[in-house]
Amino acid sequence: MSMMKNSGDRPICQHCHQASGHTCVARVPIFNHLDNDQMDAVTEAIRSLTYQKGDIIYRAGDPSDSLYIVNTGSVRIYRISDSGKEQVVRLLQPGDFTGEYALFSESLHESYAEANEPVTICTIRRNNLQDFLMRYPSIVLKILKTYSARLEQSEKQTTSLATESVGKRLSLYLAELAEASGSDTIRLPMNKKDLASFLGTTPETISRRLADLEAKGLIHKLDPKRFRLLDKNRLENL
Amino acid sequence: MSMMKNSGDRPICQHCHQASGHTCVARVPIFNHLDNDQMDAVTEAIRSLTYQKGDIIYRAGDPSDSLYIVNTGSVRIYRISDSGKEQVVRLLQPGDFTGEYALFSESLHESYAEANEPVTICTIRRNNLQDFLMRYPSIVLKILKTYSARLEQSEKQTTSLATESVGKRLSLYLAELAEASGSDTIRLPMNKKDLASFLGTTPETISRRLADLEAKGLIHKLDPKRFRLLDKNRLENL
DNA sequence: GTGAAAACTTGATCTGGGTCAAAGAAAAGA
DNA sequence: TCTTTTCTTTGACCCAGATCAAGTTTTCAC
Repeated sequence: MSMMKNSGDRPICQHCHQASGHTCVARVPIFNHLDNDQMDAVTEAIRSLTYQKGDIIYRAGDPSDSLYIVNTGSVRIYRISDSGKEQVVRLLQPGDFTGEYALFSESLHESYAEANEPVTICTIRRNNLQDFLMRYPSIVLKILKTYSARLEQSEKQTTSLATESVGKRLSLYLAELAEASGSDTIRLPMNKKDLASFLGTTPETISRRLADLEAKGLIHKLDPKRFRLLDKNRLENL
Repeated sequence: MSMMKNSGDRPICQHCHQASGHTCVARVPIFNHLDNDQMDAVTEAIRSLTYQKGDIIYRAGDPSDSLYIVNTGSVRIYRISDSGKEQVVRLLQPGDFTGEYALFSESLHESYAEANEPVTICTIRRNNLQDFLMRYPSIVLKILKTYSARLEQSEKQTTSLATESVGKRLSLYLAELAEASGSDTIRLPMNKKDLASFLGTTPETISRRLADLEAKGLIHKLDPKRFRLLDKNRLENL
């Protein structure tokens, strides 16, 4: 399998398999440190899928036997609480993966994964993944690292919900977006409804708090989704 | 090293090392499936420590190079939010472990660990642990399992904070305690202040909601810490 | 394009639960 | 034991933010 197969002549992934599979493998932190032969081996085991905006990739209660790696686009992971309300727990960007819980525990998905826009996803089955874990132990440490970072992130989110005001949570979120994109002009990666759900509030309150921040001269709204951060320092230490 | 070393003649761990180390190893899910020789090897690498109530085991910003396994007693893990408020993120019971984040990422602790009562803890150093991971690959799968369960738990907690009322969170917590103890008479493992922090509320509100539940005939207060659940079904589906 | 539906904003109102205060109960020293 | 300190409970009050409603803008299908 050549690495250069799809250069120029066709868009990535119409009914792609190995070609975009390899870009996927090269992109994710848990595999991208492997050498070429090893990556090829992993690529063999990968199946590539595409989804349209709104498609459900898996839902709570589904049995799971695959790891899902986002290649292009973004995927919204959400849960339904005991009282039936939906909450967005994270947004997967290219290179992020999910499905691990069920992968190691042989249990069922507890959350929903939905295409937030058109996405291409690489999947790898449990058996194959476990083979690779045995063959290339360095992958294990990568996965453990990613896991602990995710856990860290999740606990931080919990603490933020438990102790900070909506304004503070929003400000920190905006600052993080800027951090991640390396620019002071940011684009909200979700609509206000989903962002509200992620931050544990309502779309109305998001609108109001953004208006407050703009009134204070901390941000400038370019359009409903794009903002320029005018004073990141003051924003973070609100 | 005999497994029966300290039967009867002395309390576990005065200045114990291997003896209580072994009980520790035998107790935690990540090691307890090893055979005797392997457990002995792990036990060799373990150092046992005791702390008094209120002692800090580690604090945010400390470098970390050990895994901490609770042998007896309980340990409160908490974080300080950006705005300086403290939040209890979990309570470690015998068999639980912590310290993993820094273990795999070579970074610093982001949370605080404090003895909630007198505790004995077994520690194992990064290098030793990584040796065992290579020698006994079954440990890796156990750790991954534990991790994903913890992540699951943490995301559930996040969703609960984001979408449920205090009353509901409290009810679910009580039901979980009963579940875990296998009895309808439960004992709160923390004082109200810490429980409030864990559930993202205040001690006053905890008192009030418990009073509400009692008024509705769902629980009966035995003393400030102990309750009998009278109608678990109605409690969970409040 | 044009129309319909979805998303967003702003206003008015209401309430869960936080805050402050003070009394009562347990726990810990001494 | 008694005393001091720490927890817990209850009351009064208040506010951040939810909810409801109505208008506005954006998006998307045709």
